[in-house]
Amino acid sequence: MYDYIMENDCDPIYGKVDELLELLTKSKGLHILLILHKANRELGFTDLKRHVESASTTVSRRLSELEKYGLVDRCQNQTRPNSMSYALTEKSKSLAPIIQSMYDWCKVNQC
Amino acid sequence: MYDYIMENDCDPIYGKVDELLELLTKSKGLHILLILHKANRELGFTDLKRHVESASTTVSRRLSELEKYGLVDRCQNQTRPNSMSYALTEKSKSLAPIIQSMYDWCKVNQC
DNA sequence: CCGAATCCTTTTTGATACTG
DNA sequence: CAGTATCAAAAAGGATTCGG
Repeated sequence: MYDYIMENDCDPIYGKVDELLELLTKSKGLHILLILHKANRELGFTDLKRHVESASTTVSRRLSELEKYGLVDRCQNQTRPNSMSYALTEKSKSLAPIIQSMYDWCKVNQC
Repeated sequence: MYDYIMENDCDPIYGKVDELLELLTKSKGLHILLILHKANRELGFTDLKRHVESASTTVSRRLSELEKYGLVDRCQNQTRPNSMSYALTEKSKSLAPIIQSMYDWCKVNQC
């Protein structure tokens, strides 16, 4: 087993990991992904906003960032013109179960 | 299956989950837990500081918070008097694999 | 060396107002 | 309604300092 803990320098992968974590860990970042995962379908802005209970500014910003990192797809809402829908990407679909297990852990441990 | 997404009110568990996530997602929060997990033994302040590459102020604050939430144990260092060691608690031991999988996901997806 | 207190800078958030 | 711009407040981070 690679006992990297004994190394003096930091595992270089951490830089990139931290970069993503900085995004995911901003307010409602993980939450938005989890909501989309559980919904298992596209959701509109207002739906998301209601579920995460945050200011529209925050939801808007977070969605932009998530989209930029390829974790959320923004697509035309089929039913409502002039509005968008948001969904997980292939990339974030594989992350969602991990987030889910984190929430589950929180539940069980009653934090 | 409980389709909570259709509910108007927010799942009440989210308040508590978010509270924990706010802690875990502060700078180096997850990182510290992962380092302790991989080390699989107590680590001193300086060891931790070096591995997460952050200011002592930040490491100190994070450790205090993690301890307060029962995610880190602070105990007397056996070899060096006047200094502490830090280790995972039973509680955080069960969380560590989840954090690990998040890091692994980041690695694979090259974020 | 270990780690916390102070103090200052940067980042993030959210209320409000605004546009299509 | 669906977002975005602006701006003020709050939160978080880090350099320095200081005491064991």
